[in-house]
Parts: sequence; structure tokens; C-alpha cells
Amino acid sequence: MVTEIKSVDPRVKRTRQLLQQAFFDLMNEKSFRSISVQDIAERATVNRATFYAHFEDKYALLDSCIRESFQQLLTERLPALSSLSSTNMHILILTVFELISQIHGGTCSPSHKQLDPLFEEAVQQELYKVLYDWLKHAVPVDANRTEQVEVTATAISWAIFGSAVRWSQSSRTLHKEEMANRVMQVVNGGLSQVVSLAAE
Amino acid sequence: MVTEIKSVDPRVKRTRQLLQQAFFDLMNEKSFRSISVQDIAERATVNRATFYAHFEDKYALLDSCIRESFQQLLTERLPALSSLSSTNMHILILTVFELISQIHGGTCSPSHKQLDPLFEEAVQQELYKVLYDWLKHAVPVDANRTEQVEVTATAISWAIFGSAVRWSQSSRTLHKEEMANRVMQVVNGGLSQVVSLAAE
DNA sequence: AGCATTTTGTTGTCTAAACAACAAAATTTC
DNA sequence: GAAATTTTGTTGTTTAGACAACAAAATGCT
Repeated sequence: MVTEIKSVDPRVKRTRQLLQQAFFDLMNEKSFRSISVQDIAERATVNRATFYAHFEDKYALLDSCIRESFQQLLTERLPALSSLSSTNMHILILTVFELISQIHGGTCSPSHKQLDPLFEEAVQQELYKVLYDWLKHAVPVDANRTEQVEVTATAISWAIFGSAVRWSQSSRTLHKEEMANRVMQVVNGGLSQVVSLAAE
Repeated sequence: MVTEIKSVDPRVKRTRQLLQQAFFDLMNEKSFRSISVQDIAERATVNRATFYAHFEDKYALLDSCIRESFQQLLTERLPALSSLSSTNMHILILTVFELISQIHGGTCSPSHKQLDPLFEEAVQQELYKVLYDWLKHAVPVDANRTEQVEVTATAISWAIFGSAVRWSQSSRTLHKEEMANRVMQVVNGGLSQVVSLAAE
């Protein structure tokens, strides 16, 4: 489940967008640390109290921004109703590499070491959600297999994510594409324990 | 009084902007006639009932769009606190010419004959407001002169406006600037009956 | 012309957002 | 490091906007 289509009150959708956009703009002007909730609310032409009705604090807002931009990248690249396949897995891995490289090495993001953990947790969790969904549909419906699906999704999500972080922090001698292919092989091996991967 | 700075509820300002923008976009896609209130509300992501809370109908919305775009053109060109002067009068006249030529001859606006009267009334009235304000401050405060100020503002506003319409419907052999200068002379003559115009 | 469909205004109810005010916490500043 | 200033959460009250439902008017169709 990459995107959740809820029929929410238009006001809610609008306010959330305004806040996210304002935050995004501010991030390109000054450091995360120096951005206050007041700044964000003011820029978004939204009352400060309204901010707190939507987000716990500015960290929560950042978190939602990361998760949603990741989700958007995926919906752009994956077919509408994606399932477990060799092709889709490759897209997924490549997307994670690109996202991580944007966050870490990108010039657009200040990326203080303080909020790297937040980025990491968000990306890994979103990754897990996609993988879990794929596996759930690829494995025969069996209560006993549920646990195995969870474990497999967890392991693979960390495998992909960890590789991406390590690569982004390294000298990056290899291209994203090459890295993605190597990770693919590892993932395939782990995956083959549970389900066979269609070449599509 | 070119612009009115009211401290309105941010929601009101936002909704009005959304509706005006939606209308503007739709005007570049289809004819005024074929645009329904439903279309506008939908495009603006605003409930249809909310539309009616702000505007009588789509004609009223069009009217506000014209008036406000005129006002914006003026605030861009005139100094912050403008007063009656030769320079400012020239700017005012030229702006009217440009606005009218946009509306009538411009390729951007379909300009059906049906709603020309609406354009005309809106522009003329806005023009009157500016002139009245200028004259009120230029003429010595005297209750007896109030009537004279009103008459003068009316006459001059029609003089400028009428010239602009006539020119826009003609073959336009002369440039806007030349026309503006000629109108200036006429206006100066009428104005000199009431107040002397500073050359600035 | 006559019938189907769309659009229009309007209404009442419910919810989200605005706003002001507050004490507590965190920053700055000197 | 103490005082001044800013920011933070939170709350109660008020208002704007969402939504559904409606009859009446306008449009479109053949």
C-alpha cells in the first residue's frame, strides 16, 4: 500500500500541504535548527495552534515530508498496483539509493548529523511497508507464514537500506545502478527461501 | 484610495484568492459562458456553497477580478502615496489604455460583447475612485467645493475611459503613449478650472 | 415542443481553523 | 549566570468553510 487515498476534509488536505510547502521552502533558506514552529505557521499563513492540531512538532512535520516524498517517488516509478517481481524490486532498490543520496550528499539538504536518525528510521519503515505488502500477496495465504513474511520483509528492508546508507557515506566509486544490481542479487537469495521471484 | 488594507480572516483571503485564480485559469481554457459556478468551486477546491458566501454569481467574481487587477497595475506603477501631479496623471492614463487594450484586443481574453459593459463599468468606476481621491486632497478643504470635485472627477474619468475605449476599437494608428499625451492635454485643460497641476 | 439533465441558489448542521491568552520552557543577551 | 526575550504547548471561544439536501431555473437533446 504505497498511497492511502482517503476522502478527507479539503481543509485538512489544504492545511497540511501549506505547512509542508512552507517547511520545504524554509529548509532551503535556513537550517532546520533555526526554523521555529512560528516561522512555519507564519509562512503557511496558518495559525500556530492549527500547526499543533496536525503535527506534534517540527520533527513530526519533517518526518511526514520524508515519508511522503518517498511514497511519491515510488508512485511515479512503480506501476499502479505493484506486486513482487524482479523489475519492481530493482526499481524499489534504485529509488532508495537515490533518496538516500539526495538526503546525505545532496547540496539541497543541510543534513545535520542530529536528524540523520530520523531520516533513517522513516525511510527504513516506509521500505518495510512496501516489501511487506508485496510479500503478503506473493505468499500463499497461511497463518503460519505470517511470521515468516514479517521477518523476511524486515531483513530485506534493512539489507537494502543499510547498503544504501553505507554506499552514500563511502566514496561512491560505483554508480547507483551497479550497486542496485549487487543488492538485488543478495535480496534474491534471501527471497528465494520464501518465494520464487518472477522475472516479469 | 488605491488599495484597501484590511486585516481580514486569513481563511477569507485564501478562499477569495483560490476562487479568483481558479476563475482566471478557466478563462484561459474555455469561454466565460461555458464556465459554471460548479467548475470554479471544483477547481478552487472550495465548496460550492462557499462560493456563494463570497460572490453573488460568476459575474460578480469577474467584476472583482477586473477591479483588483486594475488596482494592482496601479500600485505597481504609482508611488505608495500618490497625489495629483502631471507625472501620476500620465501613468494613470497610460495604465487605463493598457488595461483596455488587454481586455478588448488582447488574445488572452475571449471578450464576448455580452460582458463588455461589465468591463467598462468596472474600469470607469475604479478610475473615478482614484481621481476623486487625488482631487479631494489637492483642493482646499471647503464644503462648497465637494460638489465641484465630484463633477470634475466624473468628467475626467469618462474622458480618459471613453478615449481608451474608442482608441481600442479603432484601427490603433497611434501608439498608447501618443494617445495618452493627447488625452493629458485635454484633462489638464479641464483640471485647470479647479486646481493647478504640479509638473513634479 | 417536451423531456432529461445540469446548474443554481439556499438552508441547517457539523467540523476545522482563527484568535487571544496563558504559564512554562528554552534562547539570547549583556 | 541572571534578566530579558522568544518560543512552546495548551485551552476556550468564535467564525468560516464543508457537506448534504432541496426546489427552482436553465440547458441540452431529438
